[in-house]
Amino acid sequence: MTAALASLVSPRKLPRQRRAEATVAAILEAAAQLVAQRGLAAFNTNAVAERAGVSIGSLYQYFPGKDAIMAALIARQHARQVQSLLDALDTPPTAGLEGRVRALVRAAMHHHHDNALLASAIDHEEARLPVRDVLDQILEAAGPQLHVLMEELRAELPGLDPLAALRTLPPLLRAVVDAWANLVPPDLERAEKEGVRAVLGYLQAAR
Amino acid sequence: MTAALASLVSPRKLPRQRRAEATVAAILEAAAQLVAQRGLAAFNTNAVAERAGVSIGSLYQYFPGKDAIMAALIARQHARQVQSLLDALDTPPTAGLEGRVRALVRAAMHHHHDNALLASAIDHEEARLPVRDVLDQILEAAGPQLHVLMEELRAELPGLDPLAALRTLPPLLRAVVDAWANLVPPDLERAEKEGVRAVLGYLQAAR
DNA sequence: CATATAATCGAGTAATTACTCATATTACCA
DNA sequence: TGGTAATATGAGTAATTACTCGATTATATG
Repeated sequence: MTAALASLVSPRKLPRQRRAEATVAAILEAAAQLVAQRGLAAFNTNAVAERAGVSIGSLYQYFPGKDAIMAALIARQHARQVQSLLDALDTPPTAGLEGRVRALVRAAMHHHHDNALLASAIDHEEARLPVRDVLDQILEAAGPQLHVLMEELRAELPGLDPLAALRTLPPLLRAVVDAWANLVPPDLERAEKEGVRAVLGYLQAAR
Repeated sequence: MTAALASLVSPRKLPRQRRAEATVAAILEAAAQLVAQRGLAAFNTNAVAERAGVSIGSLYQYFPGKDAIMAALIARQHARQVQSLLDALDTPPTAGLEGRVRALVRAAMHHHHDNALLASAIDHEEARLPVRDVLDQILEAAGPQLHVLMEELRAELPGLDPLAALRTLPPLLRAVVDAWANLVPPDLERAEKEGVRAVLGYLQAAR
């Protein structure tokens, strides 16, 4: 069962030459762009291959099926999201907690415009595909880096569980930014204000 | 353009007899179940008609296309979500703010199990379909009821904008519950704890 | 009861889509 | 340089899907 699921999702063949790696990368990038720009419904293997500038046959050399492309895309985006969160928090300590949180929220808003559709698609597909182990690994890998960061903030944030925060904050922040930035017209000022309120409120919540 | 979009989404014909209303309701319920149980990919018009126990022809009597079904579903779920939020907050005042928030989080978790896939699908489709006006109407309609509620809490929550909270909190809460309840195995205790922390933190955030 | 209107039915169609496979091209190495 | 393994190609296919339309059945009304 697990093996059957894994075979849906694990690569069919590993790229052994440079151009093969480029092909795989192009496929993932094309998939990301399609979903981000035109939604899940536009995500089909023929369109991905065409946008990647690669034949449909090459696509199936490296991915056993459509779901495997989505699974790889999910892993890629999660790793990027966690990293950008850590980067944003890694501002000069002089900025203080609120300054850091504001940087975090701004980073989320910056990403939002290009990636809102992609992020929501990933949310949906995660529930269906056997990718949770991979995502947990990504989360745990960020543990040490996060811990150093949290040391600096420990005084201001007693009783905060850093790993729990790392699981809670990215979806939380994305949801809030989404709620305000997806309006027509988008209310970006409000999005920032509400994002800061939500994140700071969570971090500083009295126990 | 707006008219073209509206025609994708507004009903083709209004039901004038009881059985026609039942047909429309069955179609929406079937669509909701399909998405909730098997994801967006399983949402196709033939499957919806079959599960609704209705012919494909009848489906197209009332909906001009697949997107119109999704749009109607989005409106239905939003109205329900806002109402359940208001209901959950409408606990005896003796419960205090934290008690009310806990009731709110529990309600969200209860809904989560059946509706996580549906909710994330709606998130994604909202961005593509012209439904924002309808959703804003739903939000505004809840204004008065919410205001009464907020009167009672005003002392505890100075400087909170109730309408902003109504836009921010549902997605925020859903995201946090999602993040913890979608694990295998789900960590429901943690989901509740994190949900309460996030909502209470947002509400009580120092300005 | 008769007639009109509303509702339902479902086989059929044109278009789309996931995926295969036989063939051709490119890179590597003895 | 020749051989071979890796990579790329894309026309083709079986399956799925959104939607139409002509015919049938149910309901309301006078």
